Amino acid sequence: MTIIEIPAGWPADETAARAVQAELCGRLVRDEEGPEVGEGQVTGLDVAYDDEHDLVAAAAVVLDARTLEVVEEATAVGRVSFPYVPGLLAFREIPTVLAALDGLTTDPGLLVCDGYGIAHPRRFGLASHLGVLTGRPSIGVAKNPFTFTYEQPGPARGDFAPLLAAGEEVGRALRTRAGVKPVFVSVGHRVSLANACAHTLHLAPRYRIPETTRHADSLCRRALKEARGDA
DNA sequence: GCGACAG
DNA sequence: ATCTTGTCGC
Repeated sequence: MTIIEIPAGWPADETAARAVQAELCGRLVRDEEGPEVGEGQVTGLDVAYDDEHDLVAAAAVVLDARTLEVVEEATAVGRVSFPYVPGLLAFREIPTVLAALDGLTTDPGLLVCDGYGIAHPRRFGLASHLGVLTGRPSIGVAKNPFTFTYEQPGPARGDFAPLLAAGEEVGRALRTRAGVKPVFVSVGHRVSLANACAHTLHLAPRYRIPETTRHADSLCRRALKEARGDA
């Protein structure tokens, strides 16, 4: 398997990365509702790491938005392009994720990321970054509240509570399964918060985590194992 | 100044 | 993210 190159000019330190965020942040579109739930296609994205061998594997899995059946899969393997720094996760994941997206032949539709969109210290997390770079609608569905605060949502599936940053609603803690810890949904690019939550509920009919992310997670782990077998 | 912190 | 088997429970 080919190992993708880290793009020329990729930020080398935190100062450079923050400058890139500040510039791209100006291209974020927040006044669109986004795709209809259950129509077209939706694509789950995820990444797995092997710091030992300096490898990153990304997966993009396209689902039919109505049936949630897998339409197409693509993977890419690259080198670690940035250390993990809270607030700069995108710089660690994006080169390989973009390569995986490039491998698709069908329309990705809505991008569903494993992490945050505008619920971010500078309102420009992974999902927003990926949305702006691709021009596509995107949302972030995270498993942890990061630095944000929230009240426990009601116990039923679909119950939610605002995710707050200094009193501002930057996302929602959304219950996808009765009595189970909520997921944390935020807008990425070209999607409203209410629509992002509606998509998340539709994509998680049975388990806490959306089917998009579940598929992408297992696929990128498999891709990583194959990659370490080669090199 | 110190700790916490998506994946 | 990752290190990691079986096991308790619906």
